[in-house]
Amino acid sequence: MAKPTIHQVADHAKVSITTVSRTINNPDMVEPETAERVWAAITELEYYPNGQARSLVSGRSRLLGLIVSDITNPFFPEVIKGFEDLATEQRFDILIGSTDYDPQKMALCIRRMLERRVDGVAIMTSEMDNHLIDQLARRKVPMVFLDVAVPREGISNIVVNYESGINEAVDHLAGLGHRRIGFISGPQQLKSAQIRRLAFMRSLSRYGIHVDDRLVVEGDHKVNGGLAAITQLMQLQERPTAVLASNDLTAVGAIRGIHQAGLTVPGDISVVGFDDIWLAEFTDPPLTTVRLSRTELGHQAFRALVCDNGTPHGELSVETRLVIRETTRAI
Amino acid sequence: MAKPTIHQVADHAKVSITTVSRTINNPDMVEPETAERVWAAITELEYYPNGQARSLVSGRSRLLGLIVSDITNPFFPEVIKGFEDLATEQRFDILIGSTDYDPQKMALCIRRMLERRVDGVAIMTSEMDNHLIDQLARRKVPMVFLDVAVPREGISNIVVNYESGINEAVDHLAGLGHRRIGFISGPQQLKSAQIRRLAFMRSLSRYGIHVDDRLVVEGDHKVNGGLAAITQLMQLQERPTAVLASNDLTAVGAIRGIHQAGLTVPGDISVVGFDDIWLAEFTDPPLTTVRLSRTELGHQAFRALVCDNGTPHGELSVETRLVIRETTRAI
DNA sequence: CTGTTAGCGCCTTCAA
DNA sequence: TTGAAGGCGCTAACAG
Repeated sequence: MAKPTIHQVADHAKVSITTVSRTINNPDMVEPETAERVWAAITELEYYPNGQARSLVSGRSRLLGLIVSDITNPFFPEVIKGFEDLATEQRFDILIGSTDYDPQKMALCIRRMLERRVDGVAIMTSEMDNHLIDQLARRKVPMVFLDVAVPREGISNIVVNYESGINEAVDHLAGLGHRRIGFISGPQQLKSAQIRRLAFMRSLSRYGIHVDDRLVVEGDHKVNGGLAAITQLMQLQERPTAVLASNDLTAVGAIRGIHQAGLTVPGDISVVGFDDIWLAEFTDPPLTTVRLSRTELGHQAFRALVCDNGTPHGELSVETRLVIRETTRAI
Repeated sequence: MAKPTIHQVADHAKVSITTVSRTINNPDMVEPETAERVWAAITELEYYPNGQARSLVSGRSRLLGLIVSDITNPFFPEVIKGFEDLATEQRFDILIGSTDYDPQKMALCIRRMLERRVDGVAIMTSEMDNHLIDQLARRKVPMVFLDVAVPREGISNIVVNYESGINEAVDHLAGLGHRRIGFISGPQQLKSAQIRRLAFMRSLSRYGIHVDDRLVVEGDHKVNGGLAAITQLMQLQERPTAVLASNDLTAVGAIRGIHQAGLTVPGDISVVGFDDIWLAEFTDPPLTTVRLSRTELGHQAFRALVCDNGTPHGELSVETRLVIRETTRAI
């Protein structure tokens, strides 16, 4: 039998299809003996209920969309894993979609989610098509965003507490005697990059450290941007003694730039990254960085979509904290 | 209208549902004027056909399963991306599943794929439940594996040509004067690790270099295993002047171990990795390694599942080649 | 406790 | 060119 349906099972067990359905979904509504016969038939025929048919009648697909910009960005795999772990635990399947930072691909992604009738979508990217988002909202498809600008009706949001970790970092650096602390930001069109930069500025003034504009330069959240930025920073007549980067890739670029200039980390300049991607542990020297748990992020995204208590969680948060390794040292 | 069905569209356009279906699927069977009215209704109501219903009647889900062991393993994201790129291009959606190297999770994964009625599954992991694999085969679900032991009827296989790249590496090393070349293998219960080790041995003898058993030690495809292995290798009275690692993580561990021993790379020992994961470019010094294109791997996996010409491709291959960076030097 | 009936939303004959 | 009717596989009333 290629693909047995509920009918073959019913015939085989000499019951009606309803009884088969019931022994699967409402076991207590069927007599044990009958159930046994049905199960025997199910295993005998290797029957698997057709999910499509089930969803069609139930109106729920048990499918969750997860949209990221680029899965090869080391930030995302752990997010996905965290999301997936909870999802499969609750018998949800996941539809992934990559936007490649392209609004058009984003639109296609959402259209696919719409056609598949997903029970929720986690959107971890910023290229969003407002019109399509509206359509999801109108269909009451639960959505969750990451650090979205303006939370709306029916849209959950995960806010990352960047400041807690950045404060720790500045605290750490200040404690080591650093006063001229530079910052290499991410591309400022990115909302999250803006937030990180802001958090840094605030943290600095919180410590009464003067914020020198020349010490804040823009990178691109990639290695080369970090390298270019640190080079610029090192050309200052009063160069910083420590640098905080908006993400780990930037920090890697910075370290590389410092080495290329014949200086050492942390001997001449201390460096602190952000994110604590897997790579951070393996730079040379191992990178001191602010950890943002992507697994936790994935978990929260799932929780926002599938509310255990029945009511949707509007706003969830994820903490950050400093992980001290070996790229920071007293001045 | 929360979720308009084909019926509302039909009413709105004052035609039958059949006509709506046709203007979407067989445009030439419907008069242009009518079609226009229908399209107007579709956009007006923001109608998206229900994929579940469609699959139910067509018998094809346009869903492809992709099973990996651990998405946070830097090997996989690019594979997924390559697979996804081609898939979305042809309007397929992807269901991901992680096994976490756990046969039981693998079984659950496959069960989910079965229930979703996927049109094909790419299985990029080795924990496989033969019984469930059989069920997939019996249902004629196209499958593709990576370096599987015994290809069977209806199962495609992607063979990676490890030897081409490893030959290049040994060639390169031999050209630099190295004769005592060590190898740090992966865990030998892994099929692919065995193949890599074998390819190395063969390559060596191909160059007439004597294979000293003590120069081949087993790692675990992770950083710590590489570190432990290189430590063991360095304790030999005649230590190797160059080491080839079964994957890049292992190479990273090796470099670290060499540094910890107060030696330098490539000054004292040359190191060659395998895979060319993203990280390889950012080690210190940048890692010379054998590149295995994961994107290509993903592409091939897709092609094996969805055959353009109508007949399934039974066996596809992916090449490897040496990428020379800075961890190798003349003796 | 079990079976019969009526859809879920769509595509596909078959007639008109 | 269009429409009516049947069915994809399953669940959920409603009867017995």
